[in-house]
Amino acid sequence: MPRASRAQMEANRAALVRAASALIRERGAAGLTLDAVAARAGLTHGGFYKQFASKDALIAEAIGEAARERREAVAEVSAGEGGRTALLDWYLSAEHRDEPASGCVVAGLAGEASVDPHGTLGEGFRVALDDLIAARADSTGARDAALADIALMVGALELARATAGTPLSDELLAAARARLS
Amino acid sequence: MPRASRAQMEANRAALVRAASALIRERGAAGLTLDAVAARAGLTHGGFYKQFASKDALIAEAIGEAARERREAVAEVSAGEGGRTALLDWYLSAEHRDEPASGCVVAGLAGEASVDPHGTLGEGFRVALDDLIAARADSTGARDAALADIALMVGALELARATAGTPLSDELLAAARARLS
DNA sequence: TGTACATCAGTGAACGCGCGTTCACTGATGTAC
DNA sequence: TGTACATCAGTGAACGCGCGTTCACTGATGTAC
Repeated sequence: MPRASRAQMEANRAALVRAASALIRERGAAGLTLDAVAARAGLTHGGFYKQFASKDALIAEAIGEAARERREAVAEVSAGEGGRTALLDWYLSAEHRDEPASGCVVAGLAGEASVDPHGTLGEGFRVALDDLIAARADSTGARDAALADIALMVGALELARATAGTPLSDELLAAARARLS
Repeated sequence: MPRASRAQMEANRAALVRAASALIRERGAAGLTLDAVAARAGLTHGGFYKQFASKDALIAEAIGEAARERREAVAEVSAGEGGRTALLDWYLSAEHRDEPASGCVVAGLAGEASVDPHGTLGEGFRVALDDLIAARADSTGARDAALADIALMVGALELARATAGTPLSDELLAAARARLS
């Protein structure tokens, strides 16, 4: 498949970013391989450097893409009928726990960002976190409360994922929902 | 340095476990290299397999060791003069944020455990988490409240580490302390 | 308590595999006329 | 609107490095007498 058209090339690039965005939330940046990204986008890894300067550059874009998707998801959920607790119900749901690839990037990358706060990953993470905090603060008014809310949501989701398949996992989500509503 | 004495060998083994226990909390299991562990214990990596069956076996022991250290730290803090909030003050302190190597293993490994809940790491993590939850539930009485407390503590500490060096980091710790006291 | 010898913890080098990165090649795309 | 040709996105193989694992070797330890 030589020389894709310019339109095809742009589509391929976008597919690579979307694939990386999903995989990075599912497996982390350390667990991300270019081979897996390319395969998920229906390509081979050889042409990768025609599109990106490095794996790091892809990671930066992938985090941005994930943050964008999260923003849309939050907006969609908040605009729905669930009212005040709709965001919490989504964030602390079993579905969100079980599908990190399409879930919140802050929850997906918090662990890695805490180990390596500087560098590309940490930088992208902080932008996404600031954004999430702002969204919560907008809806609740008080910034301090928003900070504690986000910490609880992220912590509960992460621990629920770490205990997936055990009764404790559901208990954690329920306890966090109870605390926040 | 050929053929260490039996006592020396046991001391070396313990040193390897302690080194791994610190490094795993600081860099995660994925970031753990046998070379770094051996160097920290004052050894070379070549003799590693005389002591452990695999890197995985070391990880299992290292998590157990970290959980043991955490239990002692919690007991020490709780026995001090700080009273009811002593545990929170320690957990959500700048020192704890800045020294993951000697800190809570649950906070250190939550991210990795959430990506890979099965396998050695996830298993060891869950044991440590159960233990931390039990400790908190003992002191507060209600298990549901303890779950939410732990989720908030872990989430806040992790986010504070991810934002280390920015004002947001201290704000997160303060907001979590305020919420819990 | 000595002495001879087998054991084996630790060393340093080597092996193998995974993965990021590079490269020669292909042939459709895009452009100049 | 055709035609000739240069460009270059994607392919598949190869390179290099890091790191888990293995191995031949060393010489002090531990044991049998």
